[in-house]
Amino acid sequence: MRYWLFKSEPDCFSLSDLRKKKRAPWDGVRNFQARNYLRDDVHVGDIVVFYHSSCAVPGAVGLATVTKAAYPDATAWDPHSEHPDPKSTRANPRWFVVDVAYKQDFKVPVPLTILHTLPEFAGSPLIQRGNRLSIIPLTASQFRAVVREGSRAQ
DNA sequence: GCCAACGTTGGC
DNA sequence: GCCAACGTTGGC
Repeated sequence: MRYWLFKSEPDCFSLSDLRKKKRAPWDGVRNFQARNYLRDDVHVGDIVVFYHSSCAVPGAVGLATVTKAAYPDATAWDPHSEHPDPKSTRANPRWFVVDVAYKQDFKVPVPLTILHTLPEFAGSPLIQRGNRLSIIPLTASQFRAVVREGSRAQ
């Protein structure tokens, strides 16, 4: 069982959207390194830290679990989707999704500014300048640190 | 295989 | 909205 951090723009798909839907495919990933993680290393039962990017306070906001391993991303060959890719076909899919289920909101969000201060995250791509990776593996200690910060009294 | 141009990401 | 940094594309 592994831990992951998945980034999403809340204007596009937020943790509260997932809470309402209970379960959803994590689609639209169009980066090869993130795709490789999704396709090869994300397994049923893995735990996902849900991260909001490109918003007022970027940071980790809660947890989800992986409920289905990788299968082709149908939005890639749908010309009307948000992220069509003519190079991906049913016969030879280029992009993949996993299904995730809502688990919980943190008691308090953990802003990126706090993540920067946690010694556990030294060296994580998450806090690297210019980092664009949207699927990031977390160590157990990184996961524990985020949960600890998200469990603080307000 | 190189690398410039381009489009996108994401924090601020 | 700005802009630095990045990944991908495509010409050569």
